[in-house]
Amino acid sequence: MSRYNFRESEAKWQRHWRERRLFEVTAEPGRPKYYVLEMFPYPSGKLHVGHVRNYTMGDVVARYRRAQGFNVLHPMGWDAFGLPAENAAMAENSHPAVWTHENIRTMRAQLERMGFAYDWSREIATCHPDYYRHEQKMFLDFLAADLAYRRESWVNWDPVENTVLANEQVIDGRGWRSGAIVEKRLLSQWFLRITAFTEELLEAIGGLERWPERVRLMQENWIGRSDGARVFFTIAGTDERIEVFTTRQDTLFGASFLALSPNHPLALRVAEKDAGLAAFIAECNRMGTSEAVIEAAEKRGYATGLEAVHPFDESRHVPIWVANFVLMEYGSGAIFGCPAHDQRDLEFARKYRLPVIPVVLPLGADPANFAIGETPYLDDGTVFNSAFLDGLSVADAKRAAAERLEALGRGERTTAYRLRDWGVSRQRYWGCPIPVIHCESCGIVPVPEKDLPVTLPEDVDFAVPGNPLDHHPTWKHVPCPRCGQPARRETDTFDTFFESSWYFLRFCSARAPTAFDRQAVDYWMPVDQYIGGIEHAVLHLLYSRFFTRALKRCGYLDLDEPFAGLFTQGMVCHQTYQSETGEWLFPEEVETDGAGRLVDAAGREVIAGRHEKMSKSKRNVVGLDAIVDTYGADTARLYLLSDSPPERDLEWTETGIEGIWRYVNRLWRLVSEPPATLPPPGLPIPSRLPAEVATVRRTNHKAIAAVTDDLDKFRFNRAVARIRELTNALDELPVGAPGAAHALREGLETLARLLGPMMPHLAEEMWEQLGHEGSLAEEAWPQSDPELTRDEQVTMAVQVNGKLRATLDIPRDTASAAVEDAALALPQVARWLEGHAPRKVIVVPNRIVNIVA
RNA sequence: GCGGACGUGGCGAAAAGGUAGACGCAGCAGACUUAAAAUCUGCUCCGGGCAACCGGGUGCGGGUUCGAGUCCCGCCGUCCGCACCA
Repeated sequence: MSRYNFRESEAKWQRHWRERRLFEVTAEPGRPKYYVLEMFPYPSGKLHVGHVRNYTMGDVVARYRRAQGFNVLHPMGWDAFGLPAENAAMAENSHPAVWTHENIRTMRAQLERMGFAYDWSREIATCHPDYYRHEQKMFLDFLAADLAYRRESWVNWDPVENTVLANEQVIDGRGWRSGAIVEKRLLSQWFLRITAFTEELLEAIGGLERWPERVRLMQENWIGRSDGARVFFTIAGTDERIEVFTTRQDTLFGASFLALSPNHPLALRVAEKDAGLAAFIAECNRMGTSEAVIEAAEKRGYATGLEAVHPFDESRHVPIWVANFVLMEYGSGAIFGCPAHDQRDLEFARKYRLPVIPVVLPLGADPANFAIGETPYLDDGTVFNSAFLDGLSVADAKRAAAERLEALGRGERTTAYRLRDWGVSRQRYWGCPIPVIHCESCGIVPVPEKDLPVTLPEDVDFAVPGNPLDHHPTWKHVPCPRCGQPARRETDTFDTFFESSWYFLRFCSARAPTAFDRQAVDYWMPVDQYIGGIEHAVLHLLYSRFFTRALKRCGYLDLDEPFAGLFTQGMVCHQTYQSETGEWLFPEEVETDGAGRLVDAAGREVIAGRHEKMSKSKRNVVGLDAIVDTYGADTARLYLLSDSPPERDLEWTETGIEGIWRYVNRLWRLVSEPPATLPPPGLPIPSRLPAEVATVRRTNHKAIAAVTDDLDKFRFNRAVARIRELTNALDELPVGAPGAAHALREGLETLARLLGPMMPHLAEEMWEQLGHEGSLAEEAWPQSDPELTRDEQVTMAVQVNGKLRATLDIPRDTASAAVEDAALALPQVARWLEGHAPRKVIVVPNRIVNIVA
């Protein structure tokens, strides 16, 4: 009994594809294209099976579309800038570039072993000046188009690392690496004006039909549109106005205070003369931004002593407070408080004994007895206690109040968004230098295009905390391009999301001297199928959508949406194991002893934990190399496709992969030692076949139709099940029957073709065994013959009162009346009718008969 | 708090409103073998029955329908995203 020699076969076919450059493509205007892209990896060290699941799905799509005749672009590259390289450099006393390139080498070799159909001639690494020089140019164009700007902004500052931290890097108020308490600091930073496209980005989500609903919702929430009004309150005794944003202008008569953010300009001004307020503001700024801190934080405020004049009633004054729960970044940094109809305002009012004035009456409630207790009233009702708004519904009152504000010049309707401009400055070395120069006399001067790229210096020292570019002895000192006086370079680098916001464009013409060749982009873009993790649902995908629009505005291309189709795949999980002392164990360190208990190598008991996403820290990872060494790439690929729907998490199990390995060998035996002598390829199949053989042919053609449909809809697990059904059917073929050998050949060829995108090496090997010349990768996708998928005989379910009582084998498309007669004639049916005539009979052709007694 | 997704055998799962559990994993029994591995065959939702068969069954409670895992209403649970967002 022979075993499939995947080692030999996989190397052989990989060589075959490489030598013939089968997957290198060029734009062919007029020929239908298909651009398949998997989110490119950060070269962190080694590929894990989670990566491979992602790339396998992409490879199935790429090979399938190719077989369908599309000109398929399927590239791969490296998102190569980022903090881990710097951390590794510090830890290993190496250089980020060295570490990164080593990882790329390792990971590329791993990808090659998997047999993915990439056009390697388009490989890119974003840390290469040939890549990042183009984004420096883009930045200068954005600057000229007012899509990039510099401003002071509050940032999370790690005082030990001497750098800005992203919100995600602040854990419980501390730096994720240093553990130092994070401070808020006002820092001058570069921003990209994503808010110039807010409404466009929001509106266009509706057109992203081939995106998961979930991702579209997440982006909508992230942009966070809310319609309301800005309202101007005058500070009593002055002409000065305070602007407030609200969505509830209908409740203005319920206002009992104004609250300013601690960083509101007015608050800061008052604090100059009010030491108590200054101390309060300082305390607010020290407070962490983490979820836990906010959850536990009490509403706290400080009365400024100032009062504001009510816009609808000048005789009414409300106190102005500074409150810790008002965000400077949202709306105008100031709110009016209506405790009766807002949870936070109510908490605040109760604490500081401010009035609670209900102005919306629930339907049917008695205005004389209605009072607010523990909870505010948030639903619709009738407005009261509100002068000209009395009697209106909430919606009508919103409109009426807004109109009155506009007429009085004390406010106007407006829309606020949660989305903020994208801060791109990082005080880091291993990133793309921001191409500007700071000059004492000329201010900010863009680096002239002829001086691009601004490259990173190689001789850097990571021993000193902070930004190595900043403390490099010479790098930042340059003459001002405008006046020639000594000036200094910007030492911040771009956020690494900058690189991933346009790499899909670079792939269209990866060696172009410009960022990309316009004709190549016009041909290949948009990406037809993008595949990646849900963790990028917002940031990367939103930034890329923005970038595409910004580049369009700067004349680079004519495209709004970069990704026509998006698929977010689930994670790969594995059971976790812990020793009795709580240390995490690798799966290969765990064995089963004679009594069936889990033990480690030394026989100590092991505790099996939850099934979780594979992570290095919990050691529940399986090494890709070990899997491929033991079972081969095809087995790993099929397992990743077969066990769970692709959008759901996949549980990696040893027994699961072994099951696939058994199947691989079964396929191999079926072609290398077929149960009947196969006729040579290309012979027509006899048209008259015994029923058992005809059935197998039907299964064959049904499998083609079903697998085609499943691949179109990303249902890989079902496609695998259909292919296995066909395999089972071929095993049951009566080999001695007339035409059986022909049907067997047809079935085996179908298996090879359908498996081609999933297990390309084995499929090629099968194809060759079946006597074909050349590569299966160049064969067309099989067509199912509709005539051959139709059953002649159907089994119909027969129900009495909705319960299954019998089945009926009957020729397909038998007339309903005849079906009814046949069903009523069944003894099982007669028994349940007990001699009564049926009241009603429903016949669904070829499916079911339901007899209502 | 707001928004969303999902609840089906021992496990991963499948079912255009039409025979629930395809396909696989694990398990049990058997064949081959001196033996094991590999391979092959059969069984495997629950309860009752020697059996044909009968009853029950898709988180819980209702509803629509000839017919509901699927549609509608109300609960319960799990997971995810956002969150002092005014």
